[in-house]
Amino acid sequence: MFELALNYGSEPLSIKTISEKQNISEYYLEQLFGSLRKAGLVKSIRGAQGGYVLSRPPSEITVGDVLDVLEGPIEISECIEDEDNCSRVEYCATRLLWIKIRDSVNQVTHSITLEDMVNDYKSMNIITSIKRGE
Amino acid sequence: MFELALNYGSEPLSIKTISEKQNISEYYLEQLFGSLRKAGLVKSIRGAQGGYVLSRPPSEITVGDVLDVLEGPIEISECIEDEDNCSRVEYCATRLLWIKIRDSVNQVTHSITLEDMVNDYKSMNIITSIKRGE
DNA sequence: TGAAAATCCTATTAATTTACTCGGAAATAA
DNA sequence: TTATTTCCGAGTAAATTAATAGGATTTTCA
Repeated sequence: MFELALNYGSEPLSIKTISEKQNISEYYLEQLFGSLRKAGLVKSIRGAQGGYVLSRPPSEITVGDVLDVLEGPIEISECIEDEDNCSRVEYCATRLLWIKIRDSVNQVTHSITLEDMVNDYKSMNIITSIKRGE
Repeated sequence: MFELALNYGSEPLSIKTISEKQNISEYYLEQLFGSLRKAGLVKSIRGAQGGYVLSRPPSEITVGDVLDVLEGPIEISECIEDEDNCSRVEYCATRLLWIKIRDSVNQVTHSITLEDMVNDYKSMNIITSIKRGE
């Protein structure tokens, strides 16, 4: 998704290209992009010169959106989602803890967009160039 | 650890007792307490009427201390710890993301103490009593 | 002193998850 | 029409997690 964001506005990127740039297996990427497409985060263009593009601008896709699709929403503990399971009061102090951790992660992932990542990446490159004395 | 905190200042709690209160297998608890003891978070008293006690007050043990021992420190991605692995600049934007997530979780877990959990638990019980009209 | 109650220690196992592989069908551009 | 590419579903290997098991050691207490 980072590669698609970097490339946003240009031609579609094929799985083969992304696989090479990010060093992730083609077969595996295929699976991931299947899910991302069904979730509406990317659009696919089939056939030669096809590939994938983001279906929204990078500024409107958060890391959390992507993780929710690829890894599922965070499940720190069953008792958070499945409240009826939690019949035993002793657990409840723990439950509050899991909720705080989950919310904290969601807060981070859903506030960082692909655009942020691209910007971080670009400014990082500039700093690296300066350090090398360029 | 929550049970030990609830019981802090009184007699040692045996694995059998904790197993019953928290509905966790005795065998499994044994393993966990082995690690906790080696890490210095609990003291053991062997023999009849023995068991475990916290080696510091609940206010001085954070949830993060416990999780670091039982689950190991958070490893969101290898490239955070093992910086030399990360030779490819393309990864770096992602790396910053993993660091932010990790730090966020650590911030939560290392700021909540066992005492906090006990207090939450106790005030929760009071509220529950009130709701029941007691 | 001996039996019961505990921890201590190491090895094994079953279920689940994760990353990955594979083969072939369908769509499209050149 | 052929090469390129997505689409789809099934299968696999390694790692992790929670749990199990058995026996040795330590300590209390009657």
